[in-house]
Order: sequence, then C-alpha cells, then structure tokens
Amino acid sequence: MYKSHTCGELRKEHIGQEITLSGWVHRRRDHGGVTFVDLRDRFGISQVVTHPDISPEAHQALYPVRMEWVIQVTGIVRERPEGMENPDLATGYVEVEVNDVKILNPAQTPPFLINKEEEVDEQTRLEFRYLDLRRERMRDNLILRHRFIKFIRDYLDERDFLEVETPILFKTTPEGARDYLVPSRVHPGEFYALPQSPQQLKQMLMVGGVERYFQIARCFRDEDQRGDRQPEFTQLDLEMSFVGRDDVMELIEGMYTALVAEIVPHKKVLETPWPRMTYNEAMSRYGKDNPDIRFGMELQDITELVVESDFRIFASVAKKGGLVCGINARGLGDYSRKQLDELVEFVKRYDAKGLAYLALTTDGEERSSFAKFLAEETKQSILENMDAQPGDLLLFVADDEEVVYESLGLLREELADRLGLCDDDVLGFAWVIDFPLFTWNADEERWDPSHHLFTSPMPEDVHHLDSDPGQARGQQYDLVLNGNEVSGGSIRIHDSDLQEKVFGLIGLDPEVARQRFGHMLRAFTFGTPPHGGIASGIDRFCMLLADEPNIREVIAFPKNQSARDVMGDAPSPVEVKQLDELHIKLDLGEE
RNA sequence: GGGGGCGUGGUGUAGCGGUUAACAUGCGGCCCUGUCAAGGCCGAGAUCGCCGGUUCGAAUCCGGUCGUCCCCGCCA
Repeated sequence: MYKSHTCGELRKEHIGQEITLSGWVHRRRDHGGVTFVDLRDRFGISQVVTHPDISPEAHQALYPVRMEWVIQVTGIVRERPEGMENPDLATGYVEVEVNDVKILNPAQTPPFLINKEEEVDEQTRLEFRYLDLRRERMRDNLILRHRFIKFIRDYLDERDFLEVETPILFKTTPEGARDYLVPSRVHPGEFYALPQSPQQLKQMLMVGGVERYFQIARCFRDEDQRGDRQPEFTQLDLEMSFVGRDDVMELIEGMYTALVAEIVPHKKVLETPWPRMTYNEAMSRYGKDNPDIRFGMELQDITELVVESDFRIFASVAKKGGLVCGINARGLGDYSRKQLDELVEFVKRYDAKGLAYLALTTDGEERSSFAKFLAEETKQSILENMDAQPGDLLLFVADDEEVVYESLGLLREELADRLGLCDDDVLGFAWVIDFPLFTWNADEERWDPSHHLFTSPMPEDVHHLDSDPGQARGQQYDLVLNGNEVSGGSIRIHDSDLQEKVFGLIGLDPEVARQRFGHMLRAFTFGTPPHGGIASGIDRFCMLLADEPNIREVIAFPKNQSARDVMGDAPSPVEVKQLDELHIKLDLGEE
C-alpha cells in the first residue's frame, strides 16, 4: 500500500504515530526554511511540513515539488504548535513532520487551478475533465451521485426488488425520440437501436414474473441538447406487478423522502405528504404540468371580467374561446419601461403576441398599457381579483389556452428567479396526476399519446376511447421537483385488445404495430399481471440536489452542446474497412 | 433548422476608435524557519478566435466564418 492513512482522517488521536500518506500537492508554502505542503487525496487535505534541521533530506526532496505532483510522504503526526491550528481543516489540529519523500509522478502545470473554485471555460474543463474531476465541486458531485444511487439500491433491495439488466442493443421504436442506431455486421442492412428507455423490456419482465424490478438504466435519445438533456442519460427504471398508481407513488414518496433526509439533510421538504394535483389544476394554477410550488404568484383567470370590456385585444380573445390570465409580480411595480420590454420579449419567445401590464408604483401611481380602455368597475374587480397592492406589477397574456399557460407559466418562474423567491434548500415535491391520455395532433390529424403508448386509461374513462379519446385520462403520474419533472410513470396496459385499440387510435397501422410491438401483444396473451412503474431522471435529480445549473455537472464525462465528447473527441470518422464490414456506404452530400 | 450571448497572456477579468494592451492568479528566478489564498523583490508570457471590410489609424465599428453556452423547434 502506498498509504497508511488518507489525507482526510488524521486527528489528535494519531499524534506520535508514524504514518504514510500519498496524494497530490494541493498547495505549497515555502518559507525558505520550513516548507509546508497541503497534500490532497479524495478524502481530504493534510498539512505536511519539513524542517531543514530536522530532516534535511526530506526538505531537499520537497524543494522541486510543484502543484499536482503525486508524492508519497512518511513522517510523524505532530500536534500543531499553539495558535497554529487551522479550524477550517478537518485535519487542522495536526500536521505530518516528514522524514521521507518519494516523488511518484511529477505534473505539468495544469491548464486551470485545481485548488481554486473559479469559473473556467467549460470547453477547457471538458477537454481536461480528468483534472476537473479533481476539483472539489466535481468530486462532491460524484460522491453525491454515488450515494444517491447506493441509497436507491439498498432501499429497493430491502423491499424485495430485483435489479435486472436489460439489453443495450435492442429494437428501434420510431414513434418516440430519434434512435441511436447500431449497424449489424452479421445481418447486412439491419440495425439495433440503443434503448430510449427499457420500457418494453421491463414490461416483459413483469410478464416474466419478476414482480418487482428496478435498474439504474442508461438511456439514449438522439435529440438536440439542453442544460438538462444529454444524448445518454441515466434513469432509475422501476416496475411492479399487482399494483395501482397509489402503490407506486407511495413507494417513491417514501424512498425519496428517506433519501433526502440522508443524502441532503440540510434541505427541507416543502410539504409532506407531497401535494397531489391534477393536470388541469397544475395548468390552471401554474401554467405548467411541472410547476415550481415553492412560491405563489399563481395564474388568475380574468377572461370573464374582460369579455365585455372595451379593450379589444382582451375581449376578442375571450369571445373566441381563448383565455386571459394574469400574474401578480409582487414588488415589481416600479419596473422601468425597459424592464417591462424585456418581459414582453420573454413571453414572445413562447408565441405570446404581447404582454399587457398594470403597474401600481410604490407611491400610489398607476401605469398601464390597457387600463384606460377599461371601465373603472372592471379595473377594480381585476385589481381585487389579483389582490393588487401598491408596488405590485400585474402582467397579462390573452391568447389560446396553450400560449397563455406556457408564456405565463414560464414568466412566473422567471420573475420568481429575479425576485429571489426560491430557496434552493427547499424541495417542493408534488405529484401531478390525471393527465389526458392523448393530445390531438392537428398536423398529422391523429391522437398522440401524452405519456407513452403503454399507459393504461383510467378504468372509468375506457369508454371514452370509442367516443371521445380526448376525454380519457391516463393512469399516469409525474413527480415534480422545483419546477422540473424528475420522475414519470404510469399503470400500463396489460391487455392485448386494449393495447391494440390504443395503437389504432394513435394511427399505427395494425400491420406496423405487429411488426414493432407484436412481441408485447403476444406476451400479453400469456397471463400478464396488472403492472405499472416509474422512471426517475437521475442526472436531473442529482443536479437539483447538488444545486447545479445543468446535468453536465453531475456526469463524469458529459457531451457538449453539439453532442460531442471533447476529451475523447467522439464521434469520429472510422476506417473504410470498418464500414465495409458493416455493409455501409457513406453519402455525405455536398454540405 | 432558427434566435441570442460570449471569444483579450495558462486561467479569470479590465480596456470598447489612437494605451508600451491593464489587473489578479498561475509560471520561472532570488530572498525568507510557522504558513495555511503565506509574504517580499525581479522576470517571462497576448500579433485581442479566424477572414475580410470601414478608417489616416481597429482588440474596439461593420460583414462573414469557426468555436462555445443559452433559448425556440425537437425531446412518445
């Protein structure tokens, strides 16, 4: 062994012992005579000291040593002289008086400082990810992620879940996101697909009698990147037989409640038991099906109040069956014209045509883009409706329901951000249930599943499938945390007739359905238990618990915005010979 | 596919029409026996992403391009 102790564990009780440490030179303080080195390993930092008159050889050996060199030192643990303790360091009451130094590996000067938590260009961090991982931020995130997954494994193991691995090479499912395809050498012209999730396979495991399954599953989707989206990501995938949706939700709520208490004890859960709201409630109150419930500023529907008003924009939208909603941005009543324009630009990103405002300044003035068109009485009822006080800023969007909800829902969170209404140490968990099973796709003139193809309708809504599929609710449940969807699941269809009916409703040709999902339809004829499950986005969850702005910070080797691995430089061209073996000819076109 | 932000020594920033391109940190050398972001002195290190244009003069203004990040589309 290269070390008898870690750099994080030395305490007063070790005083007098001869010990050996190995690690990286975190910092070096050379006083000409006495020299200090802060030696770092994954577990902490220990101060190492050499005196020219006590151990001249060790002192000499340490002379050329620089930051990030890997060294091994042997010496005696000493109590630090009085007044020289460092209470900021766990090991700060002792130091190691070194009598032997071995240089295990010198280091070039790193492109950025390991010992300083300053923002470094992300490109550089990713190019030298192995150095970035040495920094406290990434180390802590890796540890948090490990503990997160470890907790889940233990918790589910104790509850009789079986961890089962499912194939990475499986079958394409074009109805979801774009697939990553893998050409088959053995079968010319045929392809595997990397799984977008183990959805079908876990249902097959239920048919297979596993009853309680989970997996820390890598999933792949070939879509464009976002801060919370990577081409490959990790899900806790879970499925149970003989359960209803309450069973799944209770399990998950229990698990994450315990997890939070253990992994991030400094964080508080906003409300227990976690609130449950229907999809419709989430949309009308927050404009989103993944609302941040840590603050109010809820949407207020004033359509009825303005339908007969003289403000034509509001009135005409209201008469055409649209929606007029507002939010009260408390405390922004003194926003300047420029700041208001910014907000207008913000909602335009989501197709809102404008943003009407009514500001009550702190000194009692009223400024508004539209109030002059309103009868005094109408204005008063709006103010009352929205509980407007001096200093408040009322913001309104009038449009189709979809546009109103999206623009105001996101504006609400943007304003909360500006107003600092959200405490990162508060976890606002909520369940959203009773989603519509389908949403109408006007372009393709068919129903799209709002969750996925295998979600079971609510039993009392099954009859809607024949008459009015839009009315049918699915047995779906999403777990929302601080404005992010962190888990989504459903009770599945376990009946092949019902499954075929759903395929038909979403416009899947019966022949095509058989080709793609015949194995499932067949499996369901062999005695399938009622089953359901859930999948949690582990990257996203860890990102939130680590207070990080994007999931790359909780992934050891993430891809960049253009899906490239900048450290290993992937993807990359391949040898012609490799392509030949795969029976592939490239057609790269002109551009 | 579309829109926006950013690109200045290794790193983080300043400079925004004429500067010897500034500061911090890191790096090299010297001094220093109790520091812990050690300190002091000296020094090296940048043709300001790239190409073109405007101008007597461009890091600075304009156009293009590349890279990167964010957003829209996309993500059952």
